[in-house]
Formats: sequence, C-alpha cells, structure tokens
Amino acid sequence: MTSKPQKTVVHRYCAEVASELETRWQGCWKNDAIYSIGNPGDQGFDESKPKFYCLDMFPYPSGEGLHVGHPVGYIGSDIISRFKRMSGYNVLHPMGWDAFGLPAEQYAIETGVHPAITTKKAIDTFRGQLQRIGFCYDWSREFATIDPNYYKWTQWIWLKAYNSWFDPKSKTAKPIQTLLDALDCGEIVCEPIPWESMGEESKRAYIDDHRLAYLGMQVVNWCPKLGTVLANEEVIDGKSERGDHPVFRRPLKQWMFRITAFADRLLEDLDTLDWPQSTLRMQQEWIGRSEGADIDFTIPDCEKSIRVYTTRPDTLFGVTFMVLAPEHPLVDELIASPPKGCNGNKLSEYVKEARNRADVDRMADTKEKTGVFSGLYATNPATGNRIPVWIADYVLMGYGHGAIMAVPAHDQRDHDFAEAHDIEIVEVVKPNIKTEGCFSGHGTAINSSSDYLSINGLQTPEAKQKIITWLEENNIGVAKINYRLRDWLFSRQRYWGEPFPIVFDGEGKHYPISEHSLPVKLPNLEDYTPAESDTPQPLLAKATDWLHTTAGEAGVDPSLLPPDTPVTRETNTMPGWAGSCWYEIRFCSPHDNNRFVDKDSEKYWMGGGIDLYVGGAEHAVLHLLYARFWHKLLFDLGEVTCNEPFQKLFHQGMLTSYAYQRKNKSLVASNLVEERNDSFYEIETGEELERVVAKMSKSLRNVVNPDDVISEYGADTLRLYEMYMGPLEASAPWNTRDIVGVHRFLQRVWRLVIDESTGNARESLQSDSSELVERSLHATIAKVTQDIPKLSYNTAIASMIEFVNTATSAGTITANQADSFVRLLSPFAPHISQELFSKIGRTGYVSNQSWPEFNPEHLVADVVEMPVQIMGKVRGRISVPTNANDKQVEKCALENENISQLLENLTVRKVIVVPNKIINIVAN
RNA sequence: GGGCUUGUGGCGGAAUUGGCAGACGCAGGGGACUUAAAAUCCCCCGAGGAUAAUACCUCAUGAGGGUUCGAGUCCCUCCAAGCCCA
Repeated sequence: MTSKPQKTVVHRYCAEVASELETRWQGCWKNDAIYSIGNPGDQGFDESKPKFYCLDMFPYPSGEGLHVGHPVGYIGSDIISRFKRMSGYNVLHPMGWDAFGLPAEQYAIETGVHPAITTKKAIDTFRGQLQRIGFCYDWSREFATIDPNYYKWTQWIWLKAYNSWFDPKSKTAKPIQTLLDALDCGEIVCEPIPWESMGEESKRAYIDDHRLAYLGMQVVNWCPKLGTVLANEEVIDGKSERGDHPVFRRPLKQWMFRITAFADRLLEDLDTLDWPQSTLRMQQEWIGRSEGADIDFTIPDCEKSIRVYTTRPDTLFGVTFMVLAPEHPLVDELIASPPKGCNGNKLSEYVKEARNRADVDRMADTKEKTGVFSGLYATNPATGNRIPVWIADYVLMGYGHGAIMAVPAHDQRDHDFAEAHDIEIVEVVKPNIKTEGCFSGHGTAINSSSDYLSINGLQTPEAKQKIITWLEENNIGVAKINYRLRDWLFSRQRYWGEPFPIVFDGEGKHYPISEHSLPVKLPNLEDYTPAESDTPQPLLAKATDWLHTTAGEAGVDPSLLPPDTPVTRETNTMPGWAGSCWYEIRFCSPHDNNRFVDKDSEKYWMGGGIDLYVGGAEHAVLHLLYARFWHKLLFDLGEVTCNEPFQKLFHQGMLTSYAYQRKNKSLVASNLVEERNDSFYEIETGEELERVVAKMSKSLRNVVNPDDVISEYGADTLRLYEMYMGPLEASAPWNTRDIVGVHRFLQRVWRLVIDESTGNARESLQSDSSELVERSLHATIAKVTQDIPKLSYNTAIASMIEFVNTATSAGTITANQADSFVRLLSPFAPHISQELFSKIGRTGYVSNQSWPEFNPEHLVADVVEMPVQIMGKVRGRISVPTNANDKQVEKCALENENISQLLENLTVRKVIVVPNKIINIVAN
C-alpha cells in the first residue's frame, strides 16, 4: 500500500516526501520557537488577548514507548490549540512527564538499572515520538515530576497542608496558627479537657489531630515476602497478585490527607464544571454523600451502647438484630471476657480470619453470610424488644461506626444473614408499587408503632423525618450526613517517589523541614529490592546515611528543635498521584525559582480554570478528585486564584484493535491468523475465527506503533487517520487498511496545488475562480469552523475531503482558494499545509496566519430543491426560490405533475411546509 | 441488583437535534487510460420486488409498542454490549 515515487511523476506526495518535509518544518518550528508563548509581563506578550489554556493529561513514560492510542487525545487537543492560536488567542499548550511511580521501580528491581536512568531514557523516547507527530507544544515549559525543582514545590504544598487545618465554620482550610489563636482566646472550646488545662503533649496531639496532612492509623495489605503494602486490587484471596504470597491486613501509621473535610465542596462545585455527565456522576458516587442518622442502641446487661449509622432510620421498627464488624472495639473486650452464650474461642478465631480478608471480598453479595453470636442483647429503642448482637465480616469498620442495625426485611445482606441464622424478619415498609425480592426502596411505613411512637402510614421521607425528630428529642440519636469518601492514604513504602519533608526526634515526634531547605532530595540507592520482614520497612530506610541526621542539617527551624538534635527522616515516600496534583499550575511558570507559580501568570492562565483538559476516562475519579482537592486547599490559603482547576474536561475514546476469537471464545494473537476471502483462519489449525474488538495488548500482538505508521505514510496521515476514525470521545478499532483513505486525500490536496512533474505550484492557480469551488470553499470553512470547537474532527475532515473532491472535479483552484484551504487544513495536517503554503508563494508560517473567514452569502443558494411528501413518503421534488413564502411553495408543490396525479382521488387535509426543507401533504 | 452510556450497510462512521436515512472513508464491482500492471480519473455499491429498460414500488437505523402530518432522533417495555456503584 505504500506509494513509491514514480519515474514520470517525481513529485507525488508519498511517505518519503512527507518524511522529508515534516522533519524539515519541524526543524524550522524548533529553531524559530514558534509555539513558545510568553507570560504576562514578558516583552511582546499581549495580555489583552483572550487566553486558551489547553492541557493534556501528561503521560507516564514507560520503557515501551508510545502506541497509537496515546496520541489520540494529544492530536485532538493540538488541533483546537492551533485553531485557537489562529483565531487570536494566547494559547498555553504544554507537555511534561509524570515520572515517579511503581513501574519504573519494578523495572529497576528486575534489571538493576537505576530508575533515574531508565526514566530519563523513557522520557527521551516519548519526547522524540511526540515531536515527530508535530504537536504545537511549548516545549520550553517542559518538566518532569522527578525534577528536584518541581518536587521541591510538591513538598512545599504538602507542608502547606501539614501546616493547615479545616475550619468547619467557614468550610475552608486555614493556617494552623489560626487554630492555635482561636484555642488560646477561647473562641474554640475543647471537650472534655479545656485547652488551657492541657499539658504540652496533649496540646501537641490536639493540633496534630487537626492538620490537613496528618499521621493516622490505617489498615493496610502487608505482604512480608514482597516487603511492601499492596493496593486492594493487588490482593486476590489473601494472596498477592504478583507471586502469590500471603498478605496480612495490619494497622500501620501513615500520612493521610483530610480530604473528607472538603467532601461537601468537592461535591457541590461539580455543578460549576463543564465535564462529561458520566464523570460527574462517578465523582458524586465516589464521594457518596448520604443523609441519615446516628442511633445509639443500649445493651442493658453491661451498660454499654452501640452507635450505628443508618440511611434508613424509618426502618427502625424492623431492626431484629445488630452486627458488629470484627474490628469493632467492643469485639476485643468480648474476646477477653466472653459473656454467657458467646463462644470465646470460636469468636476469636472468626475475628482473626475475618480481619485478614479484603474488604471487597467481604462486601460481595454472593458470599455466604458467616458470623458469630456475641452473647449480648441490645434494646431496639422503638419497640423495646431485646435483639441479638452478632459479629460478622460483611460489616466493615471503615464505613459509619463499624456496626449496623440490621433490617432483614429491607436489606438484601441483612436478609441473607437472618435466613442463614434463623433470625426474625419483620416487614416495615410496604412498596407503593408491587416488587419482587427483598424490598429496599421507598414506600409506606407499616408495623411501625409502639407505646413510644408510630409512623405507620407515612411515606419513607416523612417517616425518616419523624423518627429522627423523635430520636433527637429522646437523646437516642441525631441526624447525620455521612460520606463514602475516606481520608486519603498518602504514604508508600516505595523508593521512587517524593520524600516527605519531615523528620522525627527520638520520641517519635515529627518536625517539618523549613521551606528554604527544600527540596528534600531522594537519596541514591544501590539496591531497591524490598527487605523481607514482618514489619513494613520502607526502602528509604536502607539509605542509612541519609536517614540519620540532625535537625540543623535536615533544615528544621531552630525555634522548633535545636540544630544538633539527632533526628531520623521520614522513610515513606509520596504516592504516584502526588506529582499530578498540581502540574497544571506549574505549567504557568515552570522555571520560577521563587514561588511554586508566578502570581500574575497563574492569574492569567488559570483564570476561570483550564479551558480544555483532555485525558482518559480511567482518571475520572482518583486523579481528578485529588487534583481538585489540592487546588481547593491552595485556593483557601490564597496561593491560587481559582477554585476549580479544570473548567472543561474531555475524555478521548480508547483506541481498540481487532482480535480473533475461536468458537470456544478464546482469543488468538493476530500474528497467528490469516485472512482469506474476508474470513479469518487460525494458521495452525485452520479453524475459522470471528473478528472481535479488543483492547490493544502485547499478548494479542495487536499493538500498533506510531513510528511504523509514520514511516509508511507520514505524521500528517497518522494525525488525520486518528481523527477521522470517528467521534473523538468514542472508542474505535484501529484498522490499518483504512489509513490509505486519508493518505490518498492528502495526495489529492497535494496534486490540486502542485504540478507533479515539476514539484512547483500549478500554473493554473493563476486562473479565474470557479463559482462552484468558491461556494464549496465557503461551506467548508463554515463547517470546519463550527466543528473544531465541538471537537467534531471526523466531520470537519469529511467536509474538507468533499471540498477537495469538488475542486479536483472542477479541475481548478486559485491561489487564494488554496491559501484559505491550507489554513483550514493546517490544524489537522500542519506539515503538508505549511509546505503548500510556501509553495504557493506565501511567506512565514501558516500556523501564525489568521483563521479564514467565510462569506455567509456564499452559503445560500438562490434556488432550493425541496422534496414533497404525501403522508410522509417522498413522492416528488420541486425547485423553489430560497426563502419563498409558504403559500407559494404549497402552490408549487400541489401543481407538481407527479403530486397532482397522486392526489387525484384524495382529499388534501393539510399541507405542512418547513421552509427550505420539506413539504408534507396530508391527504386521504 | 441499581445507575449511566451505546446499538444505523460487508467495515469505520454521517444525519443541521423531529424533516429526503446511509455524508465521507475503507472494502467490493465495472469502465477509461496503458502492450500490461501500478498509479490516476469516472460510474455503481442497504435488502427485496417489478420492468426489455427507464420511471417505479415495498421493507429497513437491536426487538416490540406509542406520540406526531412526519421518528435513527421523543415516550414505554424488552434484548445485547460497555462502564460505574453495590
């Protein structure tokens, strides 16, 4: 399919020509730095122009390099950036590297090469590949998250969080000093011990407990063999996914972020964002705000009470038992001294096992509901009934209070549990519409009355309200808003991450490192193999020289700790997310050494948020939530000017590929498949295979490398093909066979302007313009201008193809028409456009020209052809002057030969005229 | 189980948001040019019927129903796929 240069037509557009002109112009762009943009205050920077900040989610450069899926979003953002630049905007379109993280470290363990080296190499590969595609990034702003000059400020922001608290009154983050002041002057009152009577230790603990970055206990998946903690997804059936080693759940002291304090704002501010609905929904669900009540259940036998959180206080009359999570504090007491009816040994064994099971497994519906009776009975406050208290692993400590009131009639899991353990089931909500199975929806309260109160007959919302009022009046419970969102665990026991700017003294108290001593550089390690041990040993503990230091050397403020105090550094590192939490801000002034961002630049570029943020939907929750959180924190502290970083978000679709499936649904790698007569066969067995769409993967051998596509067709063809496959947000399968279509289009564009025998512009460019071509050109300008802001690139390209086909048929195009057209084409195929721009005698860069305008007069024809329908079926066509009045059109339609014939035996009831579009005659 | 999204020719996809379904591209078929091929240019290309042929007719946007002069588009039910939450 490769087109080779011909002997007769030496100057045909082909891979070699594309390659030559693309690299030549890329060199010119680089030399003249035409895509560099200044900042407010810089010489020649016109601050009065509107800004367009267009950001791609920066990549994690892996050793394998790009595959064709990576550039989809980048091409999309490149096109609109080029369009905006030509339309008179100051465009900020930067690129950088998310380079700390696990894959680099694991690769280092396998190969013994330092991650700094492999990462740098991977970045160079990525940069080279991206530059070959011809993006208009301002490469002068490039940085990587591993640059000490960058992570210095990542540490600085963490310190800001460490030195802040969340004021629930104003719902904002404030410097921790304001909390101290408020406590000192009595504005905030501590319970139960007043602030002024607290000792230094208690005061310190109180303050530490309010920091936005704080040390907290967290249950983690600890794998001694691998010497690391694992994410929930990395644990399968209590074993590590890698290596199948046993994993234990154990509490560990970790750095946390108090993101839950911002839950309300993170939720509410979603309303102000122009984001895909699906992503807004996912964030809402992730935050998971629910309104309900905390209710205390007393246990008469031991004068204790159990607090539960429920979203359905209206079902209180249906509570026939309670369940404690195995981690519940009361459970340890029960094991220590089992009450009557409780088998202590059985309980302790059950608890031990359950605590080690992953949350996801424990929550699964399908699993059999196991549990152990505690021997205790609580009192249902609404009925006064004695109800048994069980311990079961389907209740988690992380949500609510680690205990639930069980309503077996209206919760599937409670229902399963009650059936398995022979517990009474009392129905208390009647569905308004008949349903099957365990009913958990809203309905009418029934069986809900006692000597204390009655809610019978009330609808669920009113029933909830009445119960809550009653609970509050009787001091049994309170209305409560709960969130699914948890505080963010920010420590990792890895090597390849940002060190925390904090040290510990001999007593384990922590002290921040002062700003001017940042960054705390990551020490060099020779050996990154995790130590096998029963207690987590972060890798940095191996850097003993670095680990043990003094307060002065580490940079702790002398007023906090005398300089010669021996201290140890924090050995955990920050997670991979850290660097991507604020990179969008740094791009405003990436080389500023005085501040994390230059104030004026931030105000200009980030004003109103980033105008377009493009990236995959897989980051819908975590990255986007974390970055929003950091942004709000910085906003509250007055460090940035806008409240939300990403005003408009767009997810490009995933690039899939074909895979081949046997009858038994197993997949065959594409190199083991042959195609015959449009059918596919496995080479080895001859079995006919079905072609299906699948993710690109190494094992299926269907990964396509952009370098190969570029060497076969050129970068412009790659860009155009990826944009022509379908809507940018939709996933589409890569089909190598289709690429030739857009390549032929570029060949026709070339041939339209260039004389293939001489390589120069055609002489016919000087001839008169054809009316048809001129009209077509203006229609195309209108279409492309309207499609680019919608990112509807596939249809914009289709209209450009139509134009070229029209002009090719007409056999003529003028230099001015060619000039306008290459401007239109230039955001999509910048290299060939630039070459043609030069060939027709224009000087300078096409990317720096203004966007072509269309003349609306050329868009309307004098005469329109309108289809005439009878009863919704097209039965004829008429030509009428554009914008003719309805009466004229109707008359014309009824007089049409075909139509009048067909209407002969019918009575016309009504004639509907849609101006310039269609006529429908209702007749019978 | 709940929520969201999607379903259109052999394939990727269009359809001004309720107005001629299938733009544009790929694949396929035919023709011109050529000694021949490639390249290029032109024509055809949803299914079925009818005709000597043209005109023409019927069906068709996952399935079924509804609203409307008119539905790929709006409403209801169902089916399938994908994503998210359980």
